[in-house]
Amino acid sequence: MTVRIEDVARLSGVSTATVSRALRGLPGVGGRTRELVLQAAKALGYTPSPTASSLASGRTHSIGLIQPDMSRWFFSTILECAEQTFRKAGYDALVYSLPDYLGPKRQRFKARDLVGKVDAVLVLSLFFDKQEEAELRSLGVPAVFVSVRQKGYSHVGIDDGQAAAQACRHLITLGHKTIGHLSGQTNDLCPFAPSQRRRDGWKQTLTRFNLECSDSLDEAVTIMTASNGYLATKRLLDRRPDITAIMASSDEMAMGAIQAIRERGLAVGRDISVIGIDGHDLGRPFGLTTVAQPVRKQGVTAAEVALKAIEGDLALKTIIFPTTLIERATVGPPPAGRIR
Amino acid sequence: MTVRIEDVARLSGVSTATVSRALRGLPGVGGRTRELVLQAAKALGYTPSPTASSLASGRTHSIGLIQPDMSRWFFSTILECAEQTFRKAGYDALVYSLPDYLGPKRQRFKARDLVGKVDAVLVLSLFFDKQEEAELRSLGVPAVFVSVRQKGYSHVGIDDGQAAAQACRHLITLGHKTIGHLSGQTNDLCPFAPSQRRRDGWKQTLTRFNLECSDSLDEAVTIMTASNGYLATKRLLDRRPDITAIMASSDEMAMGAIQAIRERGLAVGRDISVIGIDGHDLGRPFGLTTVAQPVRKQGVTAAEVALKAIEGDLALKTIIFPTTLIERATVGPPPAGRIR
DNA sequence: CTGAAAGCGCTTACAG
DNA sequence: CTGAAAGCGCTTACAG
Repeated sequence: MTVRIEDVARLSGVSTATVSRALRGLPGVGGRTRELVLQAAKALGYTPSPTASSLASGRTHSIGLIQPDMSRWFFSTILECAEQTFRKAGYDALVYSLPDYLGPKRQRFKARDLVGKVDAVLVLSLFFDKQEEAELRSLGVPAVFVSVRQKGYSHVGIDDGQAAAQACRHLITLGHKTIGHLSGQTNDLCPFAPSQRRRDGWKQTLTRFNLECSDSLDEAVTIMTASNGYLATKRLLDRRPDITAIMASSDEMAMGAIQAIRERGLAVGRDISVIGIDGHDLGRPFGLTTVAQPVRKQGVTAAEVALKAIEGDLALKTIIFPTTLIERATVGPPPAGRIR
Repeated sequence: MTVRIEDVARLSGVSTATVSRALRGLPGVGGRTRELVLQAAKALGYTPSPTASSLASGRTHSIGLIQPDMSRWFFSTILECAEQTFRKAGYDALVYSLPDYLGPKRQRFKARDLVGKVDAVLVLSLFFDKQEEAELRSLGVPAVFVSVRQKGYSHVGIDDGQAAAQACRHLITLGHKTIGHLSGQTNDLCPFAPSQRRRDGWKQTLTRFNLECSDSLDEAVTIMTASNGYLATKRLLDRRPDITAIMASSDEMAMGAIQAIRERGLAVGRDISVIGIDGHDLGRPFGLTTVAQPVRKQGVTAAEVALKAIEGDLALKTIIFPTTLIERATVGPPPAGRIR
């Protein structure tokens, strides 16, 4: 019932080998022969069985996209762009989530689920420990890491420390002296996470400007969601009512901070300034000042690096994109009465 | 180099047929034999080749997830939940986007890209025309539609008309009489889209209460993003400065509306109320009043329906989830001076 | 430029 | 309960 390569071969009067070569545009097929085959295939509505072709060739034409949780904006945006890039190149995108809903602990990556199913892998925002890295290696396909650096692999991302510094400098330039920080919690599975680097950026910048950066100004959460940012901000404001600005490690946390500040009857951008990092799509309606990273570009680029690796270009690449300060309404000078 | 079923057979001293049966837990294998096989497989670290097993069995153990654009919150949340549900059942999720960035026109669905790759398909928020439906049918696998109803297929969603009515009634109860609407544009590919039904809900409810629902109160956009909501609201306010409330067809549009209203120096929830539909994660920090739909449940349920269909339960199901009014800060009574 | 044939690594009637 | 063997539908040296 379904048409096979043999049917095409019969109709065009050649062997299946020739059909295979002709259809894939391989060299060494006569012009006239190719024509014939193409016509026959079209007439029969032939589509090669991807699974048979995978078994025979050892290539799956699909890519694994591994990430913590694709429902969050940053991940889904990267995935979207990567998927489109892969599809244009004839590859399918197989998504694989390792959720961390409950906090820093997440499920371990098991290569077993992906072995023999993908030609390459993209890993987003996940640091792999020794064991997971061994699993990854056992897949035997190239991998590129996005957001998190992993030794021995290509990497696409931003300079998280710089991004944080950029955010802090903006606040400092406006006159802020007591700057709180909402950070992502360090966790054992991911000691070099972006959140960690962003915290370092905050600390180093405040230190450089001789400003306070004690632990009491830093409030850490497990995952960097708006609701965690909200709760963290309430704690932070209870502890340090003297802060005039908050630098959130992500835009979503910044949005939660805004909610908490407003609930106290304070005006965001006047009583307390808030700056985020990421460049979230919804930052604009929020009026959120932020340091934006080029998310879509990272998705496309990471996919391109993976594609090149599949084609044999295994050279390790590190591609760091610049970030951009976007000034909107949530940051202003500190309120006159509260400058020390 | 990679271990095959034959290696396991040899080590355990049985045939490959027995290994295959034992490993898959099929009946008709001796207890002791099964033991032996399991041990051998474990000792060798055997993982069956998914592509070989697919070719032989005709089942791929993966599901196609077709949607417009997975970077948007609603889609990515559904995908996330569906993927997790599928993975637990031993299925991979193959995502397939048909972007509509530029407006209502999108790429047509081509079955060719998916044929032989999936055991079932989930379609989100996409209406398939005759031609696409034929393509889908040619895939020869069960499909379930989420958000959009498609004749002849199982469907998981909400009652969009009711959701809109619920939102309108809330505004009317508070005393609003001139209620604008931000709607998603009807497009030829998708005449029965949720946005269309939501608009109908708005119209019918206002009519029932003898309130104005002329076209000048309705502002349609191509895709329902925050920035389109922002622009639409500006046009709406220019044309109808007398409105006291806006019902947006999606939360993202509502967020854009809030931005536009604030830019005019008006207070959201006092001068102009705004209500959305969806229950977006970021509605809370926005203080957005909305009619929420259970997004995660829909994702899980749709996946379960697909899984059952794969197992032979082809009965058509229609599962409609209730929506819930969530009162927050963007809706209040109309300003006293402006009630007619 | 083209074909015959082996091989990819499983699963599944069919026999016993 | 178990095995021999065909078959799934391609691709790829190898010969010519």
